Amino acid sequence: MKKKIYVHIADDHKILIEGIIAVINTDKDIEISGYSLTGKEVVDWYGEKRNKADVLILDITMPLLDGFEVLQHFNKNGIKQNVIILSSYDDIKIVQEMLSLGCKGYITKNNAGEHIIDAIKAVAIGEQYFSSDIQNILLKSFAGQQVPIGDSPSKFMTDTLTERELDVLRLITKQFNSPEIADILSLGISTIETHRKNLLRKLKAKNSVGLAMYAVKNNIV
Amino acid sequence: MKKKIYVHIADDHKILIEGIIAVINTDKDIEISGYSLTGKEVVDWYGEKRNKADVLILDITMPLLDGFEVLQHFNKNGIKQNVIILSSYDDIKIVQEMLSLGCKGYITKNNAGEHIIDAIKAVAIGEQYFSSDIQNILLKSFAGQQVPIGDSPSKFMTDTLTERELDVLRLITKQFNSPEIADILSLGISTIETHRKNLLRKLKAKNSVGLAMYAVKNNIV
DNA sequence: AGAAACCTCCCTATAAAAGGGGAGGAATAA
DNA sequence: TTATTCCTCCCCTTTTATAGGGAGGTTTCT
Repeated sequence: MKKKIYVHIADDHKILIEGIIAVINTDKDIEISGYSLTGKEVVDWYGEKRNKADVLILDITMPLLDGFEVLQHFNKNGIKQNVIILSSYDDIKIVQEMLSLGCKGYITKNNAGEHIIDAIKAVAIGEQYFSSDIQNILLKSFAGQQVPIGDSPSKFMTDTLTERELDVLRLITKQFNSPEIADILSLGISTIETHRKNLLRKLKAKNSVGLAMYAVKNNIV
Repeated sequence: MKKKIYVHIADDHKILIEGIIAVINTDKDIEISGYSLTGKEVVDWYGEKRNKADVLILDITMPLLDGFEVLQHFNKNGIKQNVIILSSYDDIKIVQEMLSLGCKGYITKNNAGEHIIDAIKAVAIGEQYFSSDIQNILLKSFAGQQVPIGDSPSKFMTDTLTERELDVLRLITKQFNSPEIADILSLGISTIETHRKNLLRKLKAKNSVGLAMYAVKNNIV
C-alpha cells in the first residue's frame, strides 16, 4: 500500500475549498489534512508542531496575510513545505515572484480541476509542476518575449500599467466616473484623478474614450 | 413529485463551479443544466433555443464578456432569466448596478456555501435573495438614499441611430471632442452636443465611454 | 544610504461633458 | 394637411474631466 499524501488548502473562498476537496476525494492516494481561510490561519496551523502536510495549496489573495507573506514567513522561519500556488493571476511577474519565494508548483484557477491531482503528486515528491497556461507564459518569458495581456500586445505603450492603474481602467470602461471609482476602491477622488492622468500619459490617449478603446483593443476588459 | 429547478453556472474558475455543483448535488430538487467559463459562452448558450434554465448563477469577473455585459445582453435581447450574482465584490455601487440591470439575487463568495441553495430556491420562484453581508450593505445604503430594488428597467435599445449620430459616434471613438467634431463636420458645437445627448439617451449610456464601448461591441468602428 | 517605482492626496485652473429645456426648417409618410 | 423624424442651433446650470504643479509615504533593490 502506497503512502498517502496529506494536503492542506488555503483560500479565502470556502466554496472553492469545497470544490478542491471534491476533486481530490476522487483520488485514493490523497487526503486532506486541513484547510485555512486566511494567511494568518495558515501560519498558525504550521506553528502547531503536530500539524503536518506534504503539500500546501496556497491562494495569493487572502485576508490578514496573503500568499506572498505566507511564503516569506516560511522562508524566514525555516519551514520547508512543498507549496502549489493556486491563483487567478497569470502574470509573469507574479509567477516569477512566487517561484523566487520557493513555491514548487503554480496552477491557475481556470484549469485547476484538470491539473490539481497531477500537481499534488508531482510536488509531493519534490518535482515542479505548472499548469499548461503557466507553462506557456514561462516559456515566452525565457525566450525574452514580452508576455502580452490577453492576446494582442500593445504597440505604443512604453510603460507598463500598474495594478492600480488597471483597476481604475477597468472601472472606467464600466462607465463609472472618478468619484464613483474612488468610492468603489475606497480611495480619495484625487488619487483616482492622478491615476487617470498617468493612464492618459502612458497610453498617449486624449481622453477617457481613448483609455476605454485601448482597454478593449488589448483585451483588458 | 416536485418540479426540478435547473441551474446554469457561469464562472471563469472551473474549480469554483465544481464546488458549487458539489454543494447543489446535496439537494435533490436542483439540477445543473450546464455551465460556462466566459460571458461569451453564457450568451451563446442562451442563444440556443433548446437550452433553458430556471436560474443563472453569474460571476462578474469573466473573460470576453463580464457579468455586466451578460445582463446588458439579456436586456437588449429581451431574454428573461432569473439571475443570481455570485461575486467577490461587496461594494454597494456594484450591487446597485447589478440590481438595476435586473439581477434577482446577489451572494458573495465568502459565504456562498451557506446561501446558495436557499438563493436558488427563492430566485427560481421570482423572489429576491441576498446573502447576509449584502443585506447589511443594502440596509446601510437605505439610510442614505433609496435603492432601486424591484424595478429592473429593460434597457434594450428601441431607437435606431441616425446617420448623423453614427458620424458623431465614430468621431467620438477617435477621441475627438465636441468642438473638434463640429469643425470636422462643419457644424455648430451645439449641434454636436445635441447629438451626444441623444446618443446617451438612445444607448442608455452614462458617458462618452459608454458610447465608445457600444460602438466597439457593435462593430460600428 | 540612496535611488526608483508606486501609491496616496493636495492645490489651482480651464475645458468639456452632462442634463434640462426650447425652437425653426426640411424631408417624408400617413 | 398633419404628423413625424431628423438636423440644426440656442439658452441655462451643474458636474466631470483635463492639465500643471507639488508632496509625503511605502517598498524594493542596489
